[in-house]
Amino acid sequence: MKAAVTSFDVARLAQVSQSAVSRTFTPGASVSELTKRRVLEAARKLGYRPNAHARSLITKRSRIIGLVLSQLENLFYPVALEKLAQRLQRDGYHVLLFVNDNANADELVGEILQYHVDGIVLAATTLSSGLARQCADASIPVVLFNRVMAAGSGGAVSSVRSDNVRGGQAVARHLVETGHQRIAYIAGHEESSTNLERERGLREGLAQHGQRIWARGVGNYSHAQASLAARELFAGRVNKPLERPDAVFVASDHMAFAVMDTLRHELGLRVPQDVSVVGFDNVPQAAWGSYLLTTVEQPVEPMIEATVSLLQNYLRDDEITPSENVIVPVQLVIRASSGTRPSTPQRKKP
Amino acid sequence: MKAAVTSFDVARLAQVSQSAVSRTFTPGASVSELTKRRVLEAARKLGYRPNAHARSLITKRSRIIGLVLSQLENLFYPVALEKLAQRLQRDGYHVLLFVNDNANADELVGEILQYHVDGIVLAATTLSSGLARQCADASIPVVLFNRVMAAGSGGAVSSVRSDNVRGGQAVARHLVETGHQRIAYIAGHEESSTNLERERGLREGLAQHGQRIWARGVGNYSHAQASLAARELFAGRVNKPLERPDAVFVASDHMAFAVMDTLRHELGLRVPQDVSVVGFDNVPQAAWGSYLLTTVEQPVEPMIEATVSLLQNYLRDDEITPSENVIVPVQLVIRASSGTRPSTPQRKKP
DNA sequence: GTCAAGTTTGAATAGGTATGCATAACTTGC
DNA sequence: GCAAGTTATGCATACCTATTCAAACTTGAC
Repeated sequence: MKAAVTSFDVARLAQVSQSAVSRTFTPGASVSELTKRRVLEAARKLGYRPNAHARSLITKRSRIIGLVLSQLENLFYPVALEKLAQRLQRDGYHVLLFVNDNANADELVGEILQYHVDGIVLAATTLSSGLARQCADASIPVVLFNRVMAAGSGGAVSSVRSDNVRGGQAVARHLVETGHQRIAYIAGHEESSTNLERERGLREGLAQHGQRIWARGVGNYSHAQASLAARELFAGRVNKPLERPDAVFVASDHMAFAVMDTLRHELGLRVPQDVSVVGFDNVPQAAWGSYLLTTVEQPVEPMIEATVSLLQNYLRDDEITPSENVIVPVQLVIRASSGTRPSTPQRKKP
Repeated sequence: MKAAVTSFDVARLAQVSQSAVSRTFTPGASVSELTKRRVLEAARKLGYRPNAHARSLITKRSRIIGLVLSQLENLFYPVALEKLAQRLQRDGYHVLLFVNDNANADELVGEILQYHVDGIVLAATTLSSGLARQCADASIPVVLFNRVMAAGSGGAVSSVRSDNVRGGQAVARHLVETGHQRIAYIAGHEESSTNLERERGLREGLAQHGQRIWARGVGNYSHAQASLAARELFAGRVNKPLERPDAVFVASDHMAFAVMDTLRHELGLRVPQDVSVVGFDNVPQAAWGSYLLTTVEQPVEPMIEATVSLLQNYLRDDEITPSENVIVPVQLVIRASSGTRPSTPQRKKP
């Protein structure tokens, strides 16, 4: 085990003080061109890099952002993760990753705190109010990504999410305008804010046209459970066109794929001729030939941009930062999985 | 900005020395039950957590593993990432994540080194031999995940991969035994070890039955490019059954989905009746109703287990560790995307 | 050549923890 | 009750860098 090369080693080789070495690697510090060159030369020879731990110990800035994730199978999250990591890398920040399987987010955030991260991003997870306060005490900004905290949970936690309510409304309008009469909803996690808001949007949108949610299932954002929910929704009514839903709005694309596959390949129904399906997220797969899923786009780039901006505002001001809730507008992307419902249930559309 | 609470604060409140506080949080250190209780009580009151940076500064162990990733759209990687992060969390390690878009792995590893990570995992990326040596100098173990370094690149870099050659061979046998005569291959990145090995396996397997690769395209592990490759492979020959491939082996599931969609929804060919399609990876989507893709399973759990084991062996021995290349056995998973090729090209099979 | 203002430099210190060493407290066996 | 052995404790130090402060140096105008 070779001893690590320190700034003193570099200083000795370059015939300068350790301070000079430090200043060479500190942007904006006062060093002459000459010594800078000599230091860099010596550093290159020795393979020296400043020790990030020692540095953050003294600067009290780790340039690390803690990120808590789950549901990696739903492509929305990997794609967002990729964008976030790249965006932060550009600014010299790095992502310390935590995966939470069973909602033990509190425990994880505890571990995160040890690293004195400069910020925390929680995706698909919330935080107990106790821990939220603890983060505030340590003046570590917390941003919920694609989630919002239940009102009154306390703690100065910001959030970034898309306009789930408007999204749900847009779906309602689209389905009603294309002649659907029996619109079903398959929920994600019942208590999650995304699910509540999307369902509310759908309900409100339908109400404007004198309709209501005709049937309902729960998929908990899981592929398998969504399949199950679809099966139950159509159980015993596959051959009775007027007794089954003519459209299904699914709370996420990931579940919508399961629903489409179940309808088509298990129940023998055609999408969109027999049943229209609409999702939420617009993950890359939604554009694939097998699905061509009509869906509400959650614009990842703006959401990431908002997240980073929230974090950095905080880092700049440092002192006081009120919690802020950013809502990014959404857009309905109409593809082939939803069509005009034919009056004669048997006619086929090319 | 509240001042961070340190071990001295806890010590004062608990009426003990700073050493006692430290020992309380160091497993296996010598502390009496009584003082331990008092320290923990005080720590709880103050919300104290050991500062990971100070700790790793002195122990020379950061308990951080650097991970370089790309191709997050290919579900194989997010799923592996999830498993790896969880596995490491169990042992008290954490993942510092780096996303490399344009193969700039070297630069990224440079940044990683600043954090004095205990190990580096490179997925879908290789390392220049210079940087590999630098990691060896700093005695940081490097494990290539799902890749192997070109022979003679120097540096003590270990690797974990599945048995790509045997996988390719199994596909060849399967396709030949089910009567296929014109087997095409769609490659990933031409120079990547995964691609080279899978193609070699296919070639060797076909040779054993007196066949060879009938046609070939390149998809560079990208969805769009795989689509393009499929289109080119069948261009002008869609209606000439004997002049087009009767089977396509695609170097990854992610590309195979693109190929299937292109064949079915763009070229109007049936899978598997007109063309069989086989992939590689067995990502979750391969089991979905729209695809039911025959594929070679890369067993993620064993691969992760091997990766972690390599890292930990190194951490234990510390001094010398020869680079080691682990190959995990694979298994062909036969689903509906590949079938017996009918002698009369027109007959349909249920 | 002198002086003021500005720029570079090095010595010393802080930041929060783990640990070697020496001492103190306690246990055990008689 | 005491020696020997064991365990618990505290002091002081090291880990590696950024930064303050004062000293040394440079520059430019007079």
